[in-house]
Amino acid sequence: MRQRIRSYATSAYCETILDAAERLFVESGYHEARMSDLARAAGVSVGTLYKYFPSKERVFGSLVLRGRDEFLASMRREATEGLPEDRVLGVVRTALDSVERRGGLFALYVQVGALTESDIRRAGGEEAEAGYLEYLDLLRHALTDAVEAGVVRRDVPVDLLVGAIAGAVNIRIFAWVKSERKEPLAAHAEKVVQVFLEGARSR
Amino acid sequence: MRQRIRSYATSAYCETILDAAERLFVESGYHEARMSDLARAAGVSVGTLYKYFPSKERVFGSLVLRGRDEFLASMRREATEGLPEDRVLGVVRTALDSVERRGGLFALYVQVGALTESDIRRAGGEEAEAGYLEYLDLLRHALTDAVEAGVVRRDVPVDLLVGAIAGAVNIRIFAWVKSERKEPLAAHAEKVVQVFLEGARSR
Amino acid sequence: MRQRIRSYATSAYCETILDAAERLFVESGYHEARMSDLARAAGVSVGTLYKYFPSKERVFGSLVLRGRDEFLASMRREATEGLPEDRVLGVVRTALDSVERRGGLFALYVQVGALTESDIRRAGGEEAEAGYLEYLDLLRHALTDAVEAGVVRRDVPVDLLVGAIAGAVNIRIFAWVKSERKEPLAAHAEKVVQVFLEGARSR
Amino acid sequence: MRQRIRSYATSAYCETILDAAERLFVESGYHEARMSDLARAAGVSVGTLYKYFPSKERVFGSLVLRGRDEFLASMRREATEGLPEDRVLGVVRTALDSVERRGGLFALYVQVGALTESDIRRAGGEEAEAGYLEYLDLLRHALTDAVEAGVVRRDVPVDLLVGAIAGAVNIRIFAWVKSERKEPLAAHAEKVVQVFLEGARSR
DNA sequence: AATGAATGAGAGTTCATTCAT
DNA sequence: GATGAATGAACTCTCATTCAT
Repeated sequence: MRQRIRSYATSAYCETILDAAERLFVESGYHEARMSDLARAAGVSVGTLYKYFPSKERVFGSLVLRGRDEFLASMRREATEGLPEDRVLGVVRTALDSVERRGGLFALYVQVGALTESDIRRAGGEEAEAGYLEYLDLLRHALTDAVEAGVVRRDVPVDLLVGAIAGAVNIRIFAWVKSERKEPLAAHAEKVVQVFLEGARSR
Repeated sequence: MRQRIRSYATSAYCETILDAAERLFVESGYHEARMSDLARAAGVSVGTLYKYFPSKERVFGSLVLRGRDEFLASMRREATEGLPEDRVLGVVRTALDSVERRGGLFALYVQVGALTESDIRRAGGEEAEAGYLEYLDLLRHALTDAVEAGVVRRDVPVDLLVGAIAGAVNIRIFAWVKSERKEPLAAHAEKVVQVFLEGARSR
Repeated sequence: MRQRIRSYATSAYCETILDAAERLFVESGYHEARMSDLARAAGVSVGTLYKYFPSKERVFGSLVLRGRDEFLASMRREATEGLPEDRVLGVVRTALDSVERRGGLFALYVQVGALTESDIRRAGGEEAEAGYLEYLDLLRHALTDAVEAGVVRRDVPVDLLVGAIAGAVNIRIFAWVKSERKEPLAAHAEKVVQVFLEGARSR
Repeated sequence: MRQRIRSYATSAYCETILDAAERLFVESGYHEARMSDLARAAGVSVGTLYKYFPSKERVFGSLVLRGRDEFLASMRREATEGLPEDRVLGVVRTALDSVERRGGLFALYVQVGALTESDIRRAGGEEAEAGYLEYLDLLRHALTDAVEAGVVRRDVPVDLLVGAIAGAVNIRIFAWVKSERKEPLAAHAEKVVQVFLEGARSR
């Protein structure tokens, strides 16, 4: 019972800190954000920060990990259930939906993906990259299934298709992040997939 | 300010420093790279660095600016010449080609685009963003022309199409950066545009 | 203050804490040892530590005081009882014996004696120094008595003699501490005093 | 020539810093002294400190090393030249003389010898200890030679004699350090050695 | 009375920037 | 004009101390 309260409190602190870190890192960036800022933002002391996370890097790493796990969990369901044709839409919708709900985490996510800064990569990069790659993999599976079901063209390498749809999704997210996350995001899923499937050419 | 940029450009020192900075920032990232590292990489003293650039931020900003200008110059030609249908392909091919030739600058570019770190944004973010927006604008123009010429569908907002093609291009570049810039990049232009125009659906 | 020391002494907690502190400080040194380490070593909580001692410094001070009092109590007897000639040997033997029994306290003792660190001096230095000076004083008395009894030479200032014997004792203790307190120590008393009295010159 | 100026300046800075560190560490102790204090005491900036020494520990280590080398160099001469009987006096006189001239370094020296604090030991402890052991070794050699020359008694283990004389010397130094290094020190050499050789017993 | 999580001042260290040479 | 040693503000992280439970 004691332990449960303890572990509950521990995880509550962790979540509070990570929530604040997510806001702060997205807002100011990893380097700009100081540990004292994070402490203030989380409503705790610097010492408490270090009670729950051994370093600034590890705060970042945990943040990325937490997001990745949530993100992938919902994605996996969509990528493996339902009709092949619907799966692509499912993954896209879920991706946009997750991003919209998790606020700016995806910005960090992409940040890490794009970055070369070795200290951040050490902290969360590999995790994030692994997550990103798994996401692409889920898309690839969904598309492969669709190819095999005969609803997606065979004459183009699947990876090119993966790139096309993932890229379109990315750009939506970028635009949404740029708009300060005010517009709806997940609502774009259908149209994005439609254009992807039908192409831009007039008919 | 313009004049200062010009006078920078005329200086061989400036170019040398920016060349070194491009390599270094791409390799180690903005924060990881120290001014003394940059001095050594450029073969000059720290003092000389500060003779030509007032701060680290401004080195970065100038770098982005230089890249942007080169990038947009070649893009503008493609977006306004030739048959409407070919222009999209022209822009995409030029984008991929520029990126391939400028090596990792695009990595920095995207870094800044994706980043929210206020100090870097101050340094080069606005310029880079402006450049990115102009690039999207060029794409939008090319697509609008194609719509008007009747070769691209009317029933979808142009911005969605812009997103689709820009996203597909981005993803190619990401993949190329991840592969450590060893694979050919510009060669993908045709297929990317083809999938964009024809769609993924089998027929 | 005296009263407080008394009340400290009556508390079993105090003794437990001081015992742990003695081990810990000797092992790791004053600065290296953390209050949380001390709490764990003593089997109490940090809060309890602060219930009995107002600060880390005062733990150290009390430690030194406790050792000093025990040390001097046995010494005083030897310095004032028995034949004058034997008293020097008595003091030396008691000193070595106390040190051997109290384990590493003397290491701390000397640490404080030798140290100039103002915070530690504040904590225990003056007490320890007073104790050390009283010890030298007891030696001086014993030697003065021996001079008056005609068994020790008159032609050398007593302080020089005090230094000679105290120094020889110190070195033995140092050597013993260096050997990790494994060799017998008190057993050296006779020989030390013999060389002191007879001198090194061959005859 | 450039290089010589450079190396001269470098060593001048080093010396200045070490001089200040010696004063400061002796005065306030290793832990109490802050790097910013040291910078101020040396008349340089904190950054400069770190240009010449990679860490606080290494400042301390270098300090100990510098003192040890000076100390031993003069000692070695005395221990190997002249008549056997005079060598002991030579070593003692040189030891006291070095200490008197080097100010409080010996206090640090002994501090390290007596201390158990692992971080300081790491920094300078082994060097200091090695130096101290070599000093004792020089004494042992001088005494062994004297024994063989027949001027010092055979019936007592040499180590006991080494301890007796080294202890007497130590105590003199302690007393001198306690007196804030105001009294003459080297002047005691003859009497210390005389008592050591002749013993305390009246005759 | 006892606990130990929370606190926050203060430590060592780094590095963008300056300026005497 | 070019240099790079010197600067010191600002960072991350530690740990003696406090106080709600």
